[in-house]
Amino acid sequence: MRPDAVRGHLDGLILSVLEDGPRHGYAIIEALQARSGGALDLPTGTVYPALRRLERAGRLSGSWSTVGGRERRTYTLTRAGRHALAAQRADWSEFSSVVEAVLRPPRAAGETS
Amino acid sequence: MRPDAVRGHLDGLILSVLEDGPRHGYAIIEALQARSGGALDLPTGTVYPALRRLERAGRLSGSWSTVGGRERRTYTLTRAGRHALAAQRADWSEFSSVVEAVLRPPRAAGETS
DNA sequence: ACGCTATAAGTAGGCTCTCTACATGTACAT
DNA sequence: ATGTACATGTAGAGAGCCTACTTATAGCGT
Repeated sequence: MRPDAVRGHLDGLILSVLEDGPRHGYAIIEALQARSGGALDLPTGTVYPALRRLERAGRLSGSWSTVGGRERRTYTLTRAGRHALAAQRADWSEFSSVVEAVLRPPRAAGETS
Repeated sequence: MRPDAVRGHLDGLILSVLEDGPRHGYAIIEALQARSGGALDLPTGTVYPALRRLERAGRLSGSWSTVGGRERRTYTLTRAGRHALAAQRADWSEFSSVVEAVLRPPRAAGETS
């Protein structure tokens, strides 16, 4: 998959992963890989800034903890985040059907559906 | 639909419209509206630069003509454009299934498929 | 002891693309 | 004369993703 394709949809993907329960950044990246069958391998330089952005926007709340000697920032969906996720799903639904409709190859003359 | 959502997919949409045959910019915008049921209403400031970009990239070839006293630049899919369109369709297919897989709400415990 | 890998978080700078807003001009209807 | 549809374009701004790099701990192999 070409790297930039996720643009504009990343927020929804992250929020969706966090719907399962709180996770820290590194675990979110792994969850995205797992759910996508390995197709989504996002660099930390993409995900971490996105998490901070989502936190600033009030869709996530984050808190530090130390596990096994390592610092973690664990993110939890806020109520606003849940609403944003629902909106993202609706957006995706409309967007994908629009792209599908435009991208679908035109039927050749005489071709039946 | 939120305005920016098309990002990264516009090229495919334009190429797809031109698969029907050559069109000029204004007609491309109208065709995108028509195929999307009105959902895609792209500003000229988005489409015209994209057409020039696609032409520079060799996916389209453009030529001027005058119709009814108005200047038109008519774009035609090149062979490379056709290949790019096929690639965009494949990309979309993978991308949408990945987003679908990640975005799909998790099943509640005990819920059957 | 040393190096490598996995885990964990982050920043800086660049780049591409879309959007808003504006500019230009013809044809035609009111 | 004014407005709307047709037709093309540019300038500048902004968002967001990417590459590359930095920092740090834990644990394994040699």
